Amino acid sequence: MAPGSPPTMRSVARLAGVSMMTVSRVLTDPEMVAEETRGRVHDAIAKLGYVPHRGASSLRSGRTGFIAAVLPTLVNANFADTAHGITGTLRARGYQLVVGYTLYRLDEEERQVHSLLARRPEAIVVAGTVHTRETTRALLDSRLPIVEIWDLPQHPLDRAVGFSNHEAGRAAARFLLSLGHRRIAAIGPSAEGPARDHRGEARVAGFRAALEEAGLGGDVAVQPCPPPMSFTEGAVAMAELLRRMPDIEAVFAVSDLVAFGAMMECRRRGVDVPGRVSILGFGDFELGRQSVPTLSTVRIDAYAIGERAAQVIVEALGRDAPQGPEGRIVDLGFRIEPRESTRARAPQERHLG
Amino acid sequence: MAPGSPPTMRSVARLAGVSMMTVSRVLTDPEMVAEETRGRVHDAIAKLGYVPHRGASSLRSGRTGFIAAVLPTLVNANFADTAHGITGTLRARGYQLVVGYTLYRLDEEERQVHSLLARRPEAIVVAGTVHTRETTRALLDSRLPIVEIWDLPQHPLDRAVGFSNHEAGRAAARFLLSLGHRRIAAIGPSAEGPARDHRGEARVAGFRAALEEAGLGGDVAVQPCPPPMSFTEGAVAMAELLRRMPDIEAVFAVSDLVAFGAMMECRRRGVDVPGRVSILGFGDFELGRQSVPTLSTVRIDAYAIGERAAQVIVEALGRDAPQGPEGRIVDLGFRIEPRESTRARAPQERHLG
DNA sequence: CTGAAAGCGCTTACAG
DNA sequence: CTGAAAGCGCTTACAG
Repeated sequence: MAPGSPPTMRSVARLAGVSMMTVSRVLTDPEMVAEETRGRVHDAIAKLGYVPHRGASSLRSGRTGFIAAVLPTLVNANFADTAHGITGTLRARGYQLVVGYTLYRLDEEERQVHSLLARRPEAIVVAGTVHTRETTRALLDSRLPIVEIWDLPQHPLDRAVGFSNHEAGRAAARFLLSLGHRRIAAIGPSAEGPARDHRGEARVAGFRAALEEAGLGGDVAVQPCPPPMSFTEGAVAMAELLRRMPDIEAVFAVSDLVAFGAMMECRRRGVDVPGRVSILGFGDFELGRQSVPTLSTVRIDAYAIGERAAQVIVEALGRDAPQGPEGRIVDLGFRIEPRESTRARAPQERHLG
Repeated sequence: MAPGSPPTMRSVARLAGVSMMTVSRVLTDPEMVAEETRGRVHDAIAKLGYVPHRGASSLRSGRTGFIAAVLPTLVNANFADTAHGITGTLRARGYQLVVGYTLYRLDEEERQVHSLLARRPEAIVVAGTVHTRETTRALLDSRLPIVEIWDLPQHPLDRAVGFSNHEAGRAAARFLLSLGHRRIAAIGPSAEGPARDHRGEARVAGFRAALEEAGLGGDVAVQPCPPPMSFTEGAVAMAELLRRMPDIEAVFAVSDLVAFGAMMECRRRGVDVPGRVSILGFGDFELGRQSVPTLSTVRIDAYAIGERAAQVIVEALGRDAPQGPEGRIVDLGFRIEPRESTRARAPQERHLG
């Protein structure tokens, strides 16, 4: 093995006594090469410890084998699940995922999209449907298959895989209303500052809309916290909510992590869940299935979003890509999963309204 | 903009009326180009929506700007934190992280290392110190800076950043012993099957060693579960432990997630924590700081591991790389963090031994 | 079944 | 301050 630079295809060819083309064929289409020749090439590869230079082959072939993904963070089991879902499907087909984190910032998303695009991915997956004008332009100019995930845009840039956050929020509100609750609040992302969770905001907006439809607009309190929201933010927001609305009956939290934090705050204060307050989370994190009480939630399948996005990419990269608007949006839906943290109010407790 | 293929540096040069070299300089060393010329080039870039082709530039310059990381999974806040720690430091220096997941399998690690190496990263970070012979060979043959993280090998392949899992396990045992517990068990990874958590196994081994030093070897029960371990595995293991050792006094769980699952199982069974059983976790996940009761844990700093690994890489890629064995191993240590889930046994409860 | 030539899109190493 | 030539390590497109 050369002491300096790593072995090249040329060095393998030389050692095996064949041309570079033959080495190349052994690597990409072995059947095409005589068995005896193939053996010599394999021996040379092993002897030199040759690792093909994917960047060089990409340059000539025009196929990098990269799929780019732009996600807010991976320190969130939901997005990590989605990333695994993408990888699981793509790995078998020889693609590699390059991920960029935005930390919930659109300006950072723009930067990530730019540096990801410079790697010439064959498709790009991006969380959310809200982007800067420049991000949108860059994405569109790339002429790559684009899959927006985790929400359902009216007009996708290209394709989309997800569910309606707005509808999920509405469903959450209707569920709590159906339990007889009237003093209801939400814990959601603040709509200010550089870090924004637009999908969480959509859920809260849908939640608010449903309560207003029910004539309860005035009673909706939304406790905002800056993304990324987790346990601590949920606990802090719940404390504030209990102060502002001592008679609060139900809370919808923008994620199960936030809901869990809120639930723990209740326990610390001796507020019984679901006896006094019902808490509904979102996302169906494993945590909520194991906690005591178990957490009622809006179930979505984060892994499936990734898996489906990957399938959409494979399809788009194939010849039979759908051209019309149909089939370009995949709605994976959501489902209310009632568990122990929510409970119907007893009839005598119910309000007149 | 060309309808077919994306704009190239050549097309930018043509439009700006300069040579490709000038365009290249505007991109990499703008100071070198006359302001007026630079302006024309920037206009052409904007007009065409030109995105430099990083793969092509890498091929010629020999610098890909990739750093590879091989981690078990990202669906674990600890490893996701480490990934963020690496990115945080590297992003500013223009590096991009390419991650491969092993799903706790050494054969998958081998595959990932191979396909990652084909991307010609400038350095490689790999979780753990146990690798297949072939992985070790490929890593060493690459002559790249290698940083093994999340443990401290006796003889690192190159460099290492982490802490001693074995010592952490011993410290866990000594802590529970110091509280007066004698009927002690551990919940750890099973050492069979294709998926293995070698770092978790090391913690359990250290735990067992400390108990044996204390003459309590006979009392150690280890409840194994296949990785990745989380809430459910912890709950199942705790149920089994309570069946096997009804008089159990303390449990060390290989991670906070497992510990939380165990704690919830205790609550479901009316077993008071820490009243009847003390539970000690590992990893200092945010969950443990918010749960009720809060979870005593062995605190390690996952983000710092990533951050430090990135610094080590930057240093190794620089000229002043340390050559001797000194400075090649960074021990970030750990610390027992007693919280509410562990409690000392009252004197009258204590065993004679 | 195998190979010689050309070129993917940039940057290096010169030269002026 | 700017440019012409060569080449990074492969694969395409031929040819035999």
